[in-house]
Amino acid sequence: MQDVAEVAGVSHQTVSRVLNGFENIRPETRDRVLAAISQLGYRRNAAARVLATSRTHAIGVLAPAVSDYGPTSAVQALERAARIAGYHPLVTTTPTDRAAVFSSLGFLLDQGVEALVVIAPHIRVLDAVRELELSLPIVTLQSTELGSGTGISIDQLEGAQLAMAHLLELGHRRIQHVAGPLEFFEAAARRHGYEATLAEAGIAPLPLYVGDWTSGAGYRAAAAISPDATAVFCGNDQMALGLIHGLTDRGLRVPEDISVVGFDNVPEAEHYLPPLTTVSQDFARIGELAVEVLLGQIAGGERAPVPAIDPVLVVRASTGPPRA
Amino acid sequence: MQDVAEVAGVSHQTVSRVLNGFENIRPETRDRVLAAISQLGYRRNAAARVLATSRTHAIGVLAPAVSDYGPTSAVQALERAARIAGYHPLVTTTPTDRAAVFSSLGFLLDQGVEALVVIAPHIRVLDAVRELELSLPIVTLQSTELGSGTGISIDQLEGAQLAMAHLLELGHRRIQHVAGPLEFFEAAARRHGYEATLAEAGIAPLPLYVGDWTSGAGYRAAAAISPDATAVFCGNDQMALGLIHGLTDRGLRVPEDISVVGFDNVPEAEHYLPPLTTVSQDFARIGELAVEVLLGQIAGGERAPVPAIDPVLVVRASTGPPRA
DNA sequence: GGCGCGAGTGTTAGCGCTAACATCGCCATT
DNA sequence: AATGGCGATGTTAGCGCTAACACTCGCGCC
Repeated sequence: MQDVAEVAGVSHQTVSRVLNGFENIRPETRDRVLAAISQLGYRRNAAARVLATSRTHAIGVLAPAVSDYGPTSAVQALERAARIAGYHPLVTTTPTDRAAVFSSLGFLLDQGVEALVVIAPHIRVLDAVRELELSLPIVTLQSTELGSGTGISIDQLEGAQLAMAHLLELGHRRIQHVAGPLEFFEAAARRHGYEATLAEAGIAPLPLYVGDWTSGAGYRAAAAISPDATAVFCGNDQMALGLIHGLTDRGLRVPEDISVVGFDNVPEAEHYLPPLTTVSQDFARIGELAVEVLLGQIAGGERAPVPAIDPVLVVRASTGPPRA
Repeated sequence: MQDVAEVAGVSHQTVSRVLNGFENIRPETRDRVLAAISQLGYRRNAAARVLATSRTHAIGVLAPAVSDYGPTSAVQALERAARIAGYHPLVTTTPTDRAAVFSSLGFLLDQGVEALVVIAPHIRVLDAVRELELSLPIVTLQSTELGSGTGISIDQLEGAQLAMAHLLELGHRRIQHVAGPLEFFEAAARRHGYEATLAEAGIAPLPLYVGDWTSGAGYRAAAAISPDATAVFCGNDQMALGLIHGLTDRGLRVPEDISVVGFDNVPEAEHYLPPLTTVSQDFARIGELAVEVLLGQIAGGERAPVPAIDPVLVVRASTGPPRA
């Protein structure tokens, strides 16, 4: 910066002012500085700025170590929103174990992030974060907790109820559920929605199958589907896909013999065979909301609880009336 | 740090030494320092370290703004590998236009990244990067260029040839290709492989359909499949999925009436209906290789060209002998 | 017993930037 | 013509750390 100042014949402080868009700089001076900068190919040192201002403008993001559509989309939307607001995300992906979460969080804290987004679909991750009692603005994503106003997420209960209501409306009464691992908030909430909706309709649930979110688990679940079930509500689209495959291998037709509903509405769901009826979640929106909330908190605003976002049911061809 | 030093009754430099794992520190002193650190909940300021050492230990990653399985997996593997080596990735996602690439790159450079990973499947991204003539260690991913030794990628030509050889071996002669956008290196290379293999077998190619990688494009492509084609080689799995859907809607059975091959081997491909024959790419490997190469360069080593990684054909149920 | 040596620690000087204050003209005002 | 004010710029100090060098012991050696 000193070099630039000399070339432009000004003080380094003036260079700093130009770079920071201060007013009260003679246009002519500004031009000379700008010219010197581009002539020298100067880039200002971010570390020194951070040190001098004690502002990093960094938002830490703790993301699960998966390449699933949901978290990935949310992180990308978040990045875009943060950048527009003059912040940049520092993303670390982490397994769910406590030590890994601590280490990732430690890294982010060392880097001086001003706020934290924790994508914590898994209970262990949330517990680990809670244990740390961090004192910076923090928002948790996808960790729906029944009755807790904290965090930002899509209303999983509502989504499950949407799916179940659709099946009930079609006339299904014997509906089975293929859940994700129940340590995942979303899996637990969807299961709860499944049971609550059935209970309300006065119907007993069929045995639960707990998978691991993968299509392979869905495939294996097919063997566990009870012979008199006429519909299956799956915890996500991947498992629904695998389930349909497994059911097909068993000689069952979807939806003629058995209906299947998924959850997430991944981009491919539209072209599964049959095209999948599923619950659509606006992942990008939660990423944007996270940034909004955090910036509000950084600016010192009060933290108002964010209402859960409503999912939308997308009816396609994998559901139909039950066989007679 | 000064506070810690006082509590421990040493100089701040000794604290620094403990933190940096220096030898020649009396165990007793070290313990006192460590105790003071945890008592005060002290975290060292990364920006100050960077400023003092002029080492950021950051690796910039320029990734495409998509949530596809390939780039996502590569980035995750890269992150893991970098972190193990004591580096951390700074990921920016960017659209393919020149201005956006410049701005993302500018950000990374400002942050003082010591090396750059550019995931540049798109020709415009690579061009923009080249234009900048950066002088730091840099590696490009997924930008296969015929005959160029630079960059790390999976051998797309080989993959396409694998797929085509499989179809030819089954007895197919009228094979069509559904390509991705041809500004993508991978799309171009796969197309080239398609044509080269046919040429070698003395067979004329059928009209090309160029899609946009999405399953929707695959679905639309179905309408453009020539009536006498007995097999289709798709540029990726998503398009293959859509294509199968479209063909099914046209009353064609896969593979009885027409065989379909995909590319990528996404985790769900195994459970598509029918399970998809496809070319498997080890995305994680290229992420790891990128880190390996860059660390070598940072350490001052010579840059040896990295041979392309061989993909593997996975034969499933979407391909079979042509109808008589 | 003085000397050299090295282990263990302290002191000092920046890294490159910004904040705060200081300065210098020049204009409008009285 | 002296004065206040403000726009435009310069000067100084310090953000929190590490590198380089300085120092102080205690030990083994001749």
